[in-house]
Amino acid sequence: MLGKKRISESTIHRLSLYYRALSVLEKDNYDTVSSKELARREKLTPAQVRKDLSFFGSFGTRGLGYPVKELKTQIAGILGIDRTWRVALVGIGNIGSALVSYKEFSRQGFQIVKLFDNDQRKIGSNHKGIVVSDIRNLQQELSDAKIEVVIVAVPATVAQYIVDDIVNAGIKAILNFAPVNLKVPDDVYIRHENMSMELEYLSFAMVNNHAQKRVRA
Amino acid sequence: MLGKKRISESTIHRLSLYYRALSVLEKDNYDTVSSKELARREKLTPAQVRKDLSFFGSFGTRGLGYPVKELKTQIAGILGIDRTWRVALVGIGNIGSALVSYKEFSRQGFQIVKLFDNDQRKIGSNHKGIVVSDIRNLQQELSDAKIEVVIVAVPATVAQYIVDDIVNAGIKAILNFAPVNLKVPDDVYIRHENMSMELEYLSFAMVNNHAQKRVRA
DNA sequence: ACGGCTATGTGAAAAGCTTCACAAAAGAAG
DNA sequence: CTTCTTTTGTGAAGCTTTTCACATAGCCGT
Repeated sequence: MLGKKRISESTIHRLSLYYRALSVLEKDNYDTVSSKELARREKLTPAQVRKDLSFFGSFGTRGLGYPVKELKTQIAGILGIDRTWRVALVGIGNIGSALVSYKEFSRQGFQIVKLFDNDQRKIGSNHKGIVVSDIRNLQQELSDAKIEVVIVAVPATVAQYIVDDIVNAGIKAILNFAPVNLKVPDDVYIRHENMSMELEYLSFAMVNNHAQKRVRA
Repeated sequence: MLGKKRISESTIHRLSLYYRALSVLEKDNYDTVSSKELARREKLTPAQVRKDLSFFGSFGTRGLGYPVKELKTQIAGILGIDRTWRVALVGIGNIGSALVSYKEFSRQGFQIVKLFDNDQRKIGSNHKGIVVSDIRNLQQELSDAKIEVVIVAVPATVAQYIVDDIVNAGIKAILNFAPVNLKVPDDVYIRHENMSMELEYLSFAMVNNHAQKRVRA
């Protein structure tokens, strides 16, 4: 709580869950919520909730719980979603097109304001009010549009080239949907969204008969 | 390696990464690969790779490395993707439409063979050769079509109702894209795909100035 | 105003996961 | 056939994360 402390990735991911739960609680007019209730809603333990929050401060009141509205604001501040981020999306294929309209992003302050593709049939077309730019102008337009985050939704085979360009344009945060690992310099944050992974986990769980708790060699 | 052992979620997720890397290596005609090279390709440590694989057997040859083709086959068996799974998709909105055409799923054996929606304008329409069914027939059609896995891509507000129906139809594996936690019985596997989470992680990393290593209270 | 009750915040213990480090195995070279 | 080199497989150590458990704080009812 005081001084400096390393925060784990899991804790940050759980903050996203708390934020989501608090949004629902706020809409349902709850004033306060206990760690127990928050835990129940996101399938965690009360101790985990309290420990996570304690890394960032003392937001609760003993005997009462946490103030819903205020805690939500605090978490938004911690996650950096108490502001808007200017986002570009590269690759207007299946996934890319879906993401342009994905309301969850804008709801959290991630505003997609630029689109890029290399397909002449797509360049110039309009998606949700945004005209698709030619990927050849990527670097120039990213910097002109003051983009802070780029989402990559291109085929795996070209993803590394695109990412190199993005990095050269000075972008420091990338979300990659291509199913491939990508190299970026140490000062660039990159995160991967691998949609097959969870299906594979389900498959593993099913094959390793009912429980996923044990496995035979 | 011998007997029974709990396998962590992280290990299973890394198996997905190894499988992906091995697919590339196979295509590039590599016969063998070392833990060092596999680790380099997926940004892990060699020890991690060896330990993960050792939970399931001894697949390598000392001094040489792992046989690419055979290891890939072994991992496919462990993950249960050495077969096809019959998958249904509920909710043909932005995300749902994208997933119908998402090739990575079919490549891993997840065949989407049924589509459902509640919108009269979508029911009866054809997506990649599959006619969208009325969600009111969900239970009957899931069982008639021998579906094993259901992907949920409906609005958060109705996701729990849909999932209840799916569970009642006897389905034991669910992949949920709705940004909400869902209750299922203990014998049903459910996994969540939360696409905002990684963006929020990026945001956190950026706000907590360059390093994400330290945070002030 | 005070006692009871509830739920936080947090050190400490426990559990879980990753890295280390090395013996052992196997191909390669001469 | 023997030595050298390489890289696996794996206990043990080290580190991280989660859970426990309880003192403490603060609301609520009387």
